[in-house]
Amino acid sequence: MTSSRTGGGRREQTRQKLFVAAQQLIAEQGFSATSVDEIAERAGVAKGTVYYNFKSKNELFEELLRHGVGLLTAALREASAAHPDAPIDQLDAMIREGLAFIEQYRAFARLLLSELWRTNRAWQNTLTLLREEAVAVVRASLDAAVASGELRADLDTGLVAAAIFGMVLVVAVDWLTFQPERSLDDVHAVLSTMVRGRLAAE
Amino acid sequence: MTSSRTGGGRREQTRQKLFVAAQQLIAEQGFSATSVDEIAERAGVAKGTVYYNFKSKNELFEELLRHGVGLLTAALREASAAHPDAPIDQLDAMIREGLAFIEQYRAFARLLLSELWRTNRAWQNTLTLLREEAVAVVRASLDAAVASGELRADLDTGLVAAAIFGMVLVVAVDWLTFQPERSLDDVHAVLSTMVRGRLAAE
DNA sequence: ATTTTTGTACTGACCAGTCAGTTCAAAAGA
DNA sequence: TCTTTTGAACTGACTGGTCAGTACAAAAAT
Repeated sequence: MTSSRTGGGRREQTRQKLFVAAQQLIAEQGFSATSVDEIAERAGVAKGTVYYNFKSKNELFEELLRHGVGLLTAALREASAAHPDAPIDQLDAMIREGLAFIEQYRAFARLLLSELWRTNRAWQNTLTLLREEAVAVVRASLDAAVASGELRADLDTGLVAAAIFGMVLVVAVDWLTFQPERSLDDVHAVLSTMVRGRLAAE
Repeated sequence: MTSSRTGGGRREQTRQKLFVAAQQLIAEQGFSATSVDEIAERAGVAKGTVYYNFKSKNELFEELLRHGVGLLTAALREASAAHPDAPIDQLDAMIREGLAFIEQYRAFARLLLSELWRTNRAWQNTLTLLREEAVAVVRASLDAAVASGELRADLDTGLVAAAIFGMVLVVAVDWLTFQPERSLDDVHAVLSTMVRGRLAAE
């Protein structure tokens, strides 16, 4: 799986190990409280290697953010594409996919939640763009659902998309942190119900 | 207003100034990235004063959390009490009150969002208890709404309460960060609609 | 042969927490 | 009334330690 021409596989492996280590430590302690020495140690790598692969601690973190959000948006787009002509099912599938992603990459989700709404940090611009990208995927389905008459026409889809994105993120992290005994299906059912508008008694 | 026997008023003022300064800086930069020197400077106070009033940087932050969450839960309880026999209206009022609180104390809300789901930090226990308190207020209304038949009986009120709490927090902060031109009423309308189950077309 | 990693040592900046000393308003004493 | 004392509140220089980033020669992998 790594024997191609330029031999870049080894380096990529090292970068992955560093991503995983940084992810865990920053989710636990926060960015500033996590030292480069710690990251290197947890990744089983020398400190010099960190600086051979990344320009700085900041850049390591920014690339980690791009990498993670890239995976997430790809997963959302895929879930959405699985239901071409049923916008509401798209939303449902994206919620499920979002929950599954967060379950798999808990540390990343926690760190995203901690950093996404912070101001005045070096990576704020990067993060804002990434958020835009993810929210746009959700919004597209909402717009389609409005167009097809499945959702009320007076909805502010930008606001609702941001709300759904944030809600899924925060509820999933809360679930994994404080109520890990719940199943993904339980959590999905609640969120799906809210989005479908079936909280009220029938 | 501050001339009573022991003269404790001055100290309280200093503590308030420190709370405000710490709140702003930690919301912007995070706890670890914020130095005690910075907090003291922004509060217009010498560094020694911080340590005269608080045992440590950690304790200053923990007391700040307790103080802020105390205000929030008090506001929620009050909103809830304003509609004694209408659980759904209680929820609605709490959402509005939550949004208003966050609008007023943006910095605190951001910091809460950043720290609430972090693991392995010194103040985790404090924060978990505070979260429990706030979620319990929401849950009480949900339980009442289920009992009165206004919400479906098969709802997991604990999960839904956590979801609503988290959703309001994250949507409010997202609103103030990325779409500040919206009005509180817009945001309230979206959240209220979701909770009332009216997202779907009529 | 070239890229990548290692390990150790180093630097300069920054930072939490301490402490000896200062300020000042109010109480006690004259 | 005027002086002295008290003590809570505050100050800011200082200390011991930590950390991001650098340097580089030797080793390992490709």
